[in-house]
Amino acid sequence: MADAKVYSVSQLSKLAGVSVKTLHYYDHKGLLVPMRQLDNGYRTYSQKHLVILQQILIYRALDFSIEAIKNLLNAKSQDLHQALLEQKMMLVDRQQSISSMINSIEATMNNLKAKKNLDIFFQDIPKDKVERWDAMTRSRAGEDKVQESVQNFAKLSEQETQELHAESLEITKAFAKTIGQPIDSKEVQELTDKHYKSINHMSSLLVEDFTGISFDSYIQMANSVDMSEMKELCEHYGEGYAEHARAAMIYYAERNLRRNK
Amino acid sequence: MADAKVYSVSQLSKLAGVSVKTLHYYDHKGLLVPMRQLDNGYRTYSQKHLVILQQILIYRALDFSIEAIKNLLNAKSQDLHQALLEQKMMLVDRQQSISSMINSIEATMNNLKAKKNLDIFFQDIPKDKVERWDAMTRSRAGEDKVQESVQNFAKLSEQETQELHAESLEITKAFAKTIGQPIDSKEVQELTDKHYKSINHMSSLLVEDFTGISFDSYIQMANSVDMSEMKELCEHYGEGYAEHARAAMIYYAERNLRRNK
DNA sequence: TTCAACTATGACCTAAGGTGAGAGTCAACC
DNA sequence: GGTTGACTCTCACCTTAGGTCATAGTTGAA
Repeated sequence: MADAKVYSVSQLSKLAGVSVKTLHYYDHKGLLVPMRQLDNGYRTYSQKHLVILQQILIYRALDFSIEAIKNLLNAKSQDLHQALLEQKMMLVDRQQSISSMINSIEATMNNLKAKKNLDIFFQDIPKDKVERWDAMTRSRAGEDKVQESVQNFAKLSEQETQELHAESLEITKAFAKTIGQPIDSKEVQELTDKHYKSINHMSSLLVEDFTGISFDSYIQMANSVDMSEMKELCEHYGEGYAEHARAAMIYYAERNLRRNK
Repeated sequence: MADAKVYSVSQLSKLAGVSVKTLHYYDHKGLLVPMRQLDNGYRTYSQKHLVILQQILIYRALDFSIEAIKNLLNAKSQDLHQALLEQKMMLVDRQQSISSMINSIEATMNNLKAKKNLDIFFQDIPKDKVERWDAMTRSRAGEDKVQESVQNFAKLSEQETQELHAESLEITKAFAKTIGQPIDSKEVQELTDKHYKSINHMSSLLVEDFTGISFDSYIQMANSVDMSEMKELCEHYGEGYAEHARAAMIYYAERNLRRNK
């Protein structure tokens, strides 16, 4: 009888690696009720209590609730099996919902990066003009289409974006200076060629399996430049920019089409 | 000015799909504070509130705390990026811990099944004897080894286990009846042969890449039968069973060894 | 006027303990 | 015997993100 080891709260807490308060709580909840043999009201735990506590901690680590653990400790193997199965299913559900949260976060971060890169592109154009153009594009092309092409900009690093923007700005500014010159002049056509190659370069970075912009597409693009809010955007670099650019681009594309025939 | 739409609590709650109490709570917490323009003290929400609320709900779905959301709503894109990154890392951690919980549950269920099958095997032997033998084996072979071979029994279905047990019990009982007979008698050797084939069959189900029990191993097995608690287990089927079995098994194995030479 | 529907606040509840207060207990040391 | 430090007890309040209930005031319609 002398070998019946008993533990005090703090002894058991150290042994099992839980706080004293946790033991109080388990007592309170009827999960692990100690003896109270001493007349000072102190809790005393036996070796058996230790074993049960360890079992409790295993279930706790498996994310069972206190109430569930209480049932599990008295459960038959069949109920136990069922409970484990249910808990596993719950955990699998949670895993899936966490997975989709992670996906959402990644999408959000992607979006954030894309928008940052777009800001770099439009940094030198007044915000109100950009906003008008943005709203127009969204309503004309549809949210989904816009969303999709915005996402493409997430593929670029900040450095790449800066470089692309610098390249494009350089061409645009040089082109603005040629407003008034004949569109078939050597300088204008050389700049148009630069522009064509530049947007090809950019598209190759943005679009997967990019195969090149056809001259027909380039003509379409040229025509769209003259559209209301788009025009306003272009005119920021000089009055008459939109028309000048449109004409130069079409001349460039048609000449190349003839040449290739 | 007349087009400035406002919503009451319940209108907003229906629009956004949250409870009125949630809106009260967000007000209380300073997350979404409505206007109180009417002198009846009623909350009124504007269109802007609706937009913010939707943003809040997105963050809530991503498992951000209220306090974190409050910061996010005022955050710059850099902070936002950082917060999203941290949240993602937290979720990845959680995912991992849930994964390991699921693994633990599967291991526990496996263990449960193994023990159930073992119970079927030992069902006709008094529990105290089984427990003594079990304790002995654990201390002699080590917990890990025992655990490993216990796990093997999880591979069996209940039906298979029943069948294997029936087969083994039949042989054992028949063999018990031959106690006293000479070990080189035809009946004893035929039963021994059955036993040899039976444990080969069983092992093939339990052990991966099983290649058969050698006659040398069979002799080792025979000798181990005479060990204290193991002996007690065997003697349950009849006095002198252990020695009789051991002699018969060794005779069987040695004769086969000679024959194969 | 009366009724239903809507709104407000406040108090208490959840799970699994954490934290602190105030008081009693124990063993050792002086 | 007194003191000190280490333990122990219970009680009450705190945490998250709201839910539930009670009580009371307000509004619009019949």
